[in-house]
Amino acid sequence: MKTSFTIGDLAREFAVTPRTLRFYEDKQLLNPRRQGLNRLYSRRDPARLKLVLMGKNVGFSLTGIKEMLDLYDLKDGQATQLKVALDKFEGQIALLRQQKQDIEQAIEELTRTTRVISGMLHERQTTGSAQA
Amino acid sequence: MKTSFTIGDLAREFAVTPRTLRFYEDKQLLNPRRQGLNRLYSRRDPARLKLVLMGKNVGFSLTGIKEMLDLYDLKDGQATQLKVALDKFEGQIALLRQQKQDIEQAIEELTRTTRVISGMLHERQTTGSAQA
DNA sequence: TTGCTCCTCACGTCACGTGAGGTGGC
DNA sequence: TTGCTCCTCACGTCACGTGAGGTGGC
Repeated sequence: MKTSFTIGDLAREFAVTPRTLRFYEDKQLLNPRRQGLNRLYSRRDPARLKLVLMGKNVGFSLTGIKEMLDLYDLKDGQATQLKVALDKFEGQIALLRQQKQDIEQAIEELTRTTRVISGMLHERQTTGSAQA
Repeated sequence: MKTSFTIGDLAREFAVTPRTLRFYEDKQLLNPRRQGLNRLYSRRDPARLKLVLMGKNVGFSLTGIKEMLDLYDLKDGQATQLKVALDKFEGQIALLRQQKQDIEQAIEELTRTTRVISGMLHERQTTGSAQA
């Protein structure tokens, strides 16, 4: 069982680029040990990375993710931190619902427009007016 | 009837900042005349701006919007350009549908998670274990 | 003189991508 | 020697936001 990973290992496993892992380190989301200049990731790091990527998937910013991870590192399973997280999650749900509505509107508008354009194209064909 | 607008006029009317209008000019989406240093927008500009903002609302990049506007400026109502636009719109619809699915998944995950957290909080209350 | 609107740089934001130039060990 | 992986700058991208410092006309 592996207990230590290179940046390449980790990148491949999570389908991200090494640059991404270096960037997350710069943002203090990860912080691997060093072996000379090279980074050495331990068992904790994939776990953290997984949380980061899950957070991104549900639309959190890296800053927001860091805040939550720091809360979890601080004290584990405390009621206050659970409430903070709950609030953040509910806020994010509201935000995503709004985004979903915006997208639905955009789809409707685009669909209407494509219908209009198709109509114009067909009219041209049948009337056969300008044929440059 | 107004035939000429300052940057402030136009910004207010479309609820954007002057900076946005200057930025669009830099990107060649608008190009107002000058009166000394000051910009002077004519009747055509609000029309263009409206198209730009509509494009943004349906998720196009400024570059994509510019391409389409340039097509419309080139020759008006040509069948080829209508087909190009139609393709872009349909592509954008597909893209938006994907984004919508992603958001729906994110909402589901977050909802599941909030349920779990709520559960944890209630358990704590009823068992009344750690009360620091 | 004060206040408003306008102007031009030019750096900052967010999440990385993308070279440039160089190193270590098989 | 070639090839692979690793490294550190540091600039580029996208759509503006945000000062800094200055101007013109009521």
